[in-house]
This record gives sequence, structure tokens and C-alpha cells, in this order.
Amino acid sequence: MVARPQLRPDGTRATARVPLSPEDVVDAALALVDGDGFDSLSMRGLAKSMGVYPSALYWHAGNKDQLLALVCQRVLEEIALPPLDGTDWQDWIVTMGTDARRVLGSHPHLAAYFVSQLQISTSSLLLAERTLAVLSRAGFCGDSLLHAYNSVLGSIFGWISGEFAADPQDAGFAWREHFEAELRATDKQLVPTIRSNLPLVANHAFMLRWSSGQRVPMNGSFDFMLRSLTLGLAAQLDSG
Amino acid sequence: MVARPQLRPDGTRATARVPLSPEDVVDAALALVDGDGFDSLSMRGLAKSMGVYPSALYWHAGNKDQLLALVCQRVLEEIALPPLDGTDWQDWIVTMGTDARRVLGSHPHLAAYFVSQLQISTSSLLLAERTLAVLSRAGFCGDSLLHAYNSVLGSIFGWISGEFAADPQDAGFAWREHFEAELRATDKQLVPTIRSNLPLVANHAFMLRWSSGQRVPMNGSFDFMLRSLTLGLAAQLDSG
DNA sequence: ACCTGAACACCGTTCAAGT
DNA sequence: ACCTGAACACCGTTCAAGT
Repeated sequence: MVARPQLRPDGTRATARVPLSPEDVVDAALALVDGDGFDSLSMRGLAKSMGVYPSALYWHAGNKDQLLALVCQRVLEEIALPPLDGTDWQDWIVTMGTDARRVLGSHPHLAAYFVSQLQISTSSLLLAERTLAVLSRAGFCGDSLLHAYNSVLGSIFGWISGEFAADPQDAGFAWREHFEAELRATDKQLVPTIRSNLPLVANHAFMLRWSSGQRVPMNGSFDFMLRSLTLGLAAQLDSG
Repeated sequence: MVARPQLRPDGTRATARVPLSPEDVVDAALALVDGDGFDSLSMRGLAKSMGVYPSALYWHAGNKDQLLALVCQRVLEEIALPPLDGTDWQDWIVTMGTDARRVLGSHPHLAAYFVSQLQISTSSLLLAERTLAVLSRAGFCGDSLLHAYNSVLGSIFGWISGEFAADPQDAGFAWREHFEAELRATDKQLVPTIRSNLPLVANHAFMLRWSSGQRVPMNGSFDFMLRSLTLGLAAQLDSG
């Protein structure tokens, strides 16, 4: 629980005082989010885990919103950018998207917040630049360059947000039984396609699952989406 | 502020007591989220806006998580499902996606949470059924049916989550100047494509904007994404 | 510069008690 | 059945004061 125990049980300092850094605070915050979930992060709990008073955090991280922005930047920088040269533009998109999903999958409790903060920051510039450059070289220009760029980032990061969304609150609840009971209770005529594809979709499809992507990943669907996306962009390139 | 004023200024009841219903609570909660933002919704504030004690809400709505789930269901049910017959499958997806974006665009502060809760519920069954049915008739089956379904819902709802994400906290901040200053400060060689497309992307592209989709919608990019998505799915159908 | 310690104005939730 | 009223265990943030 206490990741940086500077206080002995009797309250005296165990080590010479080393000033906190913003990096320390970001590290500790990310560790708490990864461990206990996004909603469990509090400035007070974070301070306790670092062995300081809550107000000490405000010196380094501004406030909670700014701290979370720094945490998101840290995670964004984990995403590897494939080299521009020697890579087909469609492969570049697939590789980047796959790595973005890998990174956010390792911080699943942050994913939804991360995507809701897809805004301008110092560390977003490089990812934006490379993505724009790749699409520009592929032949997109003007409005279609903007739209292709937004399609790529919106689809990839948006998907990831949905996939790693939190499990329903009641972890002990028997969702499988509940789901199948509800399907049985629903008029047979209303949901025939779900019924005839039940093993295929149950707990594996958006809106028909009860586990998050952390527990039940959607690898195949994500790859399929990336492939559809690049195929679709290529088709737009030919027609436009 | 007080949407359901049952108390006179002197504290006596203005009307005969009408029991609250869960629907009342959901309505009032959605109104608060739409008006003041997602983070401004509190059980205590909601109770005050309805003229009751906080604990009264727990009788009808369980707790805050369950109340938010009900609010999301309410919004989900606003999405119109196009008729199955007489509609090309690609048109069906475009029409459904456009309406989903319209509905969530009218509740922009809920959008991010909504997408993080794309899980099973009574009201999600019909949207899931129709989407599966449309794709099934289009020719997808087995794994590719699952993947196509997830691609459609993940791309559409994920996008919407990103587009309507909240504005940065500091509303008074001069983002445009800050952005352009940062671009100027960044090494020219690092972001050439952004620089040469600056008017095109500034405040209009994911990770390069400082206003939410509520203030600066991304209509053209969303339509482009829907078209790429359906073109890509069609290509997968032919090849698989 | 960096942190303590206390204070302020909030939260979500529970529960006995009322009607 | 439905709500009051109070209580409990939390929050984020500020600010004077210390070192």
C-alpha cells in the first residue's frame, strides 16, 4: 500500500529527505490506477501511498485534473511509432494501432479516460505528425487527409476505450445465467439472430458481454477492424 | 436549480405528495448532466434539485452507479433503429451510426461514460440484434460476423466518445495561441506535416484540437469514417 | 523550494425512525 | 411503501505556517 515509505512506524523519518518530483507523483498515480482502478485514485490516497500530506502533491502536480493529464501523457509516450520509411502505409497504421492497444491494455483502467482526453499536448504532436505524414504520403490531401487522419485515430482509440471499459460493478453477479435468462424471457421473435449465434457472441461482442477486454480480450475483432479500416481508406483513395 | 419544487419557501408542501418514480430520478439526473457536466452530478445535488433528501434517491435508483446505468439505457433507447427491410446493409449502418452520433451529441457530457459502459442491458439487446441481423444478411457468418459486428459498434461508438470528450478544464485559456507557439517552439523538422497543414487540422483533428465536438463538430470526418468502414467491410466480404 | 497541518466545503451511502 | 434526518467515512483544494 505504501509505495514510498518515508515515515517510520513511530513517525520519524527513515531516510534523508529527498524532494518529490512530478515524475514520482505520476508514477505513483499510474500505479494506483493500474492496481485499484480509476475511481479509486484520490489525492488523499495517493499522498498516503507516497508518505506525504495531500497538499504536498499540489506543489508538483497542480491539481487532480492536471495530474491525470500528465499520467495520460506518460502512457501516450509508451506507444511506439513505427518508422516512416520502408513501411507500407497500411502496415504502418496496423502496427501503430496494435501497439496503442497493447499499451492501453496494460493500463486498462485508464483507457476510457485516456480516450476522453484525446486533446492537444506536447507528447501528442509526434503521433499526430507521423500519422498525418503517413496518410499524406499515401496520397490523401486536403479535407480527405483530415478525414482519413480522424478516421484512423478515432476508430483505433475509440475502439480501445470500449474494449477495456470496466467490468460491471457487481463482480460476484452471475451474468452468464442472467444473460441467458433474459434472452429466454425476451420474445423469441425479437432476437433471433442473437439466439442463433449465442456461443459466438456471448461475452465477446459489444453490448452482449459482461467482462471487460482486460479479462476477455477481443484480439480477432480488433485486427479485423484495423484491416477493414485500411481497406476502406484505400478504397476511398482510389475513388476520390 | 430546483426542477421539482415540492417545498414552499416556508417549508410546507406546495402540492399533495406524489411519490417519486425511478423515471423522475433518471430524467432529473440526465438534465443535470446535460446542463452542468458529468462530474457535476452528485446524489446530493440531484436530491436538492428534486426537493428531496439524498437518501430518498436510493429507494428508487439503487446507488449512483445503477442510476447512471439507467441514464445510459434511457439515452440508448433514443437511438432510432432503421427498418431492416428495403435498406441496403451499408446504408443501414450509416443511418444507425449517424443517429447514434446525433443522440449522443445531444448529451455530450454523457458520451464518454456511455461508451465505457457498452455492456449488456435489456435495452442493448435490440440494437445488437438488428446490427447482427443486418450483417448476417449481408453475408457475414461465424467469426467474421462477430468481428464485423464489433468493428461497426466499436468504431461508431468509440469515435463518438472521442469526439464529444470534454473541453480542457481551463476554458479561458488561449489555446490557439498556445498551440501555435508550441508548434513554433518545436523543431521545424519534427512536425513538418502538421505545419504545412495547419489551418486544416488546427482544432479539427484528434490530438490537435482544444475544443470538444460539442463546440466544433467533426461531421465531415465522421461521415468519411462511416464510408471507409462500410467500404472496408464490403471488401472483407468479397475477399473472405 | 518544498512540505506540514489544519481547515473548508463538499462527496456517496447507510440506517433508524417516521408517516 | 416511501421518505426524513442524522451520521459515518470519505473526498479535492486552499492556505498559513514551518524548515
